[in-house]
Amino acid sequence: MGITKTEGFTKAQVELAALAKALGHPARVAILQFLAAKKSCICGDIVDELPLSQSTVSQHLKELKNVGLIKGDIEGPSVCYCIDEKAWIKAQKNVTDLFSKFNTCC
Amino acid sequence: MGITKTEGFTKAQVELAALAKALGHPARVAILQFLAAKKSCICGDIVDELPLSQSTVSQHLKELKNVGLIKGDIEGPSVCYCIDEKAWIKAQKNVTDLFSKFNTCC
DNA sequence: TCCATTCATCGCAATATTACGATTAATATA
DNA sequence: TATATTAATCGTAATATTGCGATGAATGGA
Repeated sequence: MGITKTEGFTKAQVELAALAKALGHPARVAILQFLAAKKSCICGDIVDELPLSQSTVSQHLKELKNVGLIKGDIEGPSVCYCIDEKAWIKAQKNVTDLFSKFNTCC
Repeated sequence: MGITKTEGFTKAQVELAALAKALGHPARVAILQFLAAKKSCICGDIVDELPLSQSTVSQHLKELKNVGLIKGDIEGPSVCYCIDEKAWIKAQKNVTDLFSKFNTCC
């Protein structure tokens, strides 16, 4: 059905999955790396960096914004996208937690 | 078009995105947490834990196997799924790297 | 004011994902 | 051998994602 069931999972599981899903595309990984490296904040510069059309990049930016990882501020004619530090730290913690809890098996 | 462009991105970006995509569903997060906690390795126990049908869970297990995070060993009639330690550590490193490189912006 | 620039959104097409029941294959057990 | 158990796979339906061109809205400059 293409629709993801969320009942029966914890809120933390659903949120972590949503975060991971947002990272689940090379373009969005590249965008975050670009912003984290602070090469530029300007949307147009991001578009120039990626092998995708402006409208497609805009959609990817929207997804990252929806999950809260970035925010966009209008700077005159252009838009400055930035990583949301609070969400970034939280995401880092959640992901780190997932990977740190590991006991060898079988 | 539903198809993800990979040309123009680095191999690392494509791989990290593939990993994140595999984590991008609550069921797969839950499966990994369950295995990491080593509550059990048996496929049937995972199915019992999740609010999804056996065939759906089997598909999620397959995706995690495809990305290399887990492996399945046949144990008589049942199958023992385990986290692949090597892939797990590598994934941890890649994710940690992404989140560690961050300079405050604007 | 008129125009260029910037970026979001719409509409579409192609493909992917999610979910489930039914079936199948393999193994154990009676 | 016949049967039950386990888990993968098939087939199908519904929905989501990806990508792009075209269009729109907003801003700044000539």
